[in-house]
Amino acid sequence: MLRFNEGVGLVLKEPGAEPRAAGIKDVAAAAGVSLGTVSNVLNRPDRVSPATRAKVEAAMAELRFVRNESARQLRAGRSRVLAYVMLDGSNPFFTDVAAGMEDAAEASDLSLFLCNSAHRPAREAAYLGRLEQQRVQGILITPVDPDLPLLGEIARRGTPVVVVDRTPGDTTHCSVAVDDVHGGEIAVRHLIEQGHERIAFIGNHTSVGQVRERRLGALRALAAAGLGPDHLVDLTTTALTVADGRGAGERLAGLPAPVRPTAAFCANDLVALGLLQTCASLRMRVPDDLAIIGYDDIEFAAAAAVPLTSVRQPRRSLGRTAAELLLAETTEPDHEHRQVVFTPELVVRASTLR
Amino acid sequence: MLRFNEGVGLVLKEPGAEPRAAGIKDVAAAAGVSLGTVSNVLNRPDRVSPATRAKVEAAMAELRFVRNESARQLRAGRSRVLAYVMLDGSNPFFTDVAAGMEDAAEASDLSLFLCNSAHRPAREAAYLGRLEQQRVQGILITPVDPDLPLLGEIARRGTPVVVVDRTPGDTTHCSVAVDDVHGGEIAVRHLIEQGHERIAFIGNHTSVGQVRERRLGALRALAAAGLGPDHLVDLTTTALTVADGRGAGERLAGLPAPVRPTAAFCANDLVALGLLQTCASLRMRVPDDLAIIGYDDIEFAAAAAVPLTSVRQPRRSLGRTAAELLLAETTEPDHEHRQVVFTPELVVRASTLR
DNA sequence: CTCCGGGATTGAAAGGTTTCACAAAAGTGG
DNA sequence: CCACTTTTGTGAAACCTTTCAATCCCGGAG
Repeated sequence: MLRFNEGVGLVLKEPGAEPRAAGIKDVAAAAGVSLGTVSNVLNRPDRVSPATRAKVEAAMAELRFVRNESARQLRAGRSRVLAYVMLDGSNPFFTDVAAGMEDAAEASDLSLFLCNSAHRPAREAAYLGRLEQQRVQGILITPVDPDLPLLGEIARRGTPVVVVDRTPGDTTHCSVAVDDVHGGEIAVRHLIEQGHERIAFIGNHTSVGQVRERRLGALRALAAAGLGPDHLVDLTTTALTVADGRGAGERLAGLPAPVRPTAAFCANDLVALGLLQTCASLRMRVPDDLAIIGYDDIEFAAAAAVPLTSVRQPRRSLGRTAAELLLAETTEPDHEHRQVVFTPELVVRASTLR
Repeated sequence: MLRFNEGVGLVLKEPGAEPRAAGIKDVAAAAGVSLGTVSNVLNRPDRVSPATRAKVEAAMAELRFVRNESARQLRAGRSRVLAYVMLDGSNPFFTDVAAGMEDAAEASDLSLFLCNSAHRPAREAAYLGRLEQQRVQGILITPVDPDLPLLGEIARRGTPVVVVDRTPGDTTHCSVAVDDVHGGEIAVRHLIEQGHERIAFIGNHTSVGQVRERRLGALRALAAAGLGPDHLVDLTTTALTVADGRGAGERLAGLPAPVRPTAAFCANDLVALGLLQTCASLRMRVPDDLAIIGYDDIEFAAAAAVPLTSVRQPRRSLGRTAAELLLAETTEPDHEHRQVVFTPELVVRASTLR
């Protein structure tokens, strides 16, 4: 036994070019047991006597054995990894969502791989293709276009898909989202409570559904206070970047005093930060001359020169729940697709408190 | 032939529960060709006549064939994916680095999977283990501890490793990093040129190597201007967060006027933003009462109330180069490990210009 | 002493793809 | 119409692991 063991060890150590990585077979030979036994050590250690197990483990260490996941997966039919295809890897919102997913994945002893589509449909499609070929256990995605038919196809072919932070048109998948109407409502209600009656809405509500909903919530809050839709002053932007916020700020500052809003509800914290920047350079005081409220509560909202009031989405829970839905789908025998909607909350800071 | 073809098609379409995903074998049967031919269509389309190729492609579409990457990889020995184990997924610096890697990966038709160790050694080790088992083509990593011996082992076992934004002690891997001494030097030289002679250094240089180097560069710049090390006022922090910056700002404001620095060099943009926040709340004018310079030039540096002068690291190039080194290692027959060092550049904005 | 039960171990088959040596068909030139 | 080259297609082996029915061995019951 021992002789055999050492012999193989020597063979692998021979000076002539490293032959190839050791497999389960080499381990079996080195330990003087059968192939199946090694596999048992790996997968059902309790079925193996302590003595042999020790022998096998020693051989594995000696040969620097690394399990081959491809072969494993080929046999098992599915892998131990989840993937999140995120819309924008450089947006802290999505990385926080991903962190929540990681928590859930770790709890189930799975890996989470992150892919960044960077708003590009082609890259998104490429990643989806690869993930399906990898036979990942499931795909989490915040799609560029929420009605992507490809998602339905993938789900139909057997890879569960969960849509994150978007509400898909059809009900082929589970999804998690946040109630944007409610978010808009609490934001503007807060401004009204602070005594504001002319409120700017800054964002691209004509093109993005979620922004439209936030604006809808704003209108509802106004209505609830007996204020008509004319109390909402639209400053429409093309996107939701800091630069858009700066631009909107200049337009706002240019309005004549009687028309100029005393508060601004921004569709996004980035826009709010841009607005804040304009205020600083134009010597407008926040919140005295203009109260500002953002949306998302990104980390830098609290770090702004004037800490920003914002609407916080439960990002981490969003991610965790999405991953849990995905796991449920692979586990439950008769799975019903669920659409989970989270409720955002208001975080009040200096930018709206006078 | 045709009969056979149709027969198999029917079997797969039977109403009884979806049996299993179609494989290359099913496609072959459906198209009435051999297994090897289907494989040729997939891998060497030019070796196959247009007519048969069309037949096979039709069959693939019909059966919704999805290539099984595990099997492929098992045979091929290695996969078509790179992975980046990043230190902190919520730090924009690393996501930008990752974007650079994606560019390189895409150019070589590979996928990049992102893993987030979130500063946790255990999670880092778990990911590394999984990646090695997956036989990824190579691993890019910004390790929690740059001297991680595990990395050497992995490289020795055959998976190339490139260390990103850290200089590893040994030379078992390629690495890419940025010249922090130079970064500190240009930052402080700029402040001196603006007429400052008492400069605060804010950061945790006692514990983090990179910060130590930035401070060293600062001292060199002072020396070059004939100013002794006493012109650098250390305000040591525990970490490099916004809160640390706020705290340092309060300490700085508390200094008596003759000792108080007129400029601050922050080890980090986050710290600089925190400092800026304190200045805003204490009504200290930037840059008139205090000039501020940060480090990293994160997106929010330009978006701050007073746009922040900062030292920009070529993040995207850093990532791209790292990925290219990795690919070179898998390609070149006799690979020499290279240590690439990038040079940072100064981005001047309002926070230092009076 | 035999037989039985049960834990430990074995060996072969299966999983889907790629590769490669080989066979068949088609095309070329004499 | 033959010999020969080129193009196209074939089928078996290999990649590494897991699973499972079958075998082995041992102690205890009869």
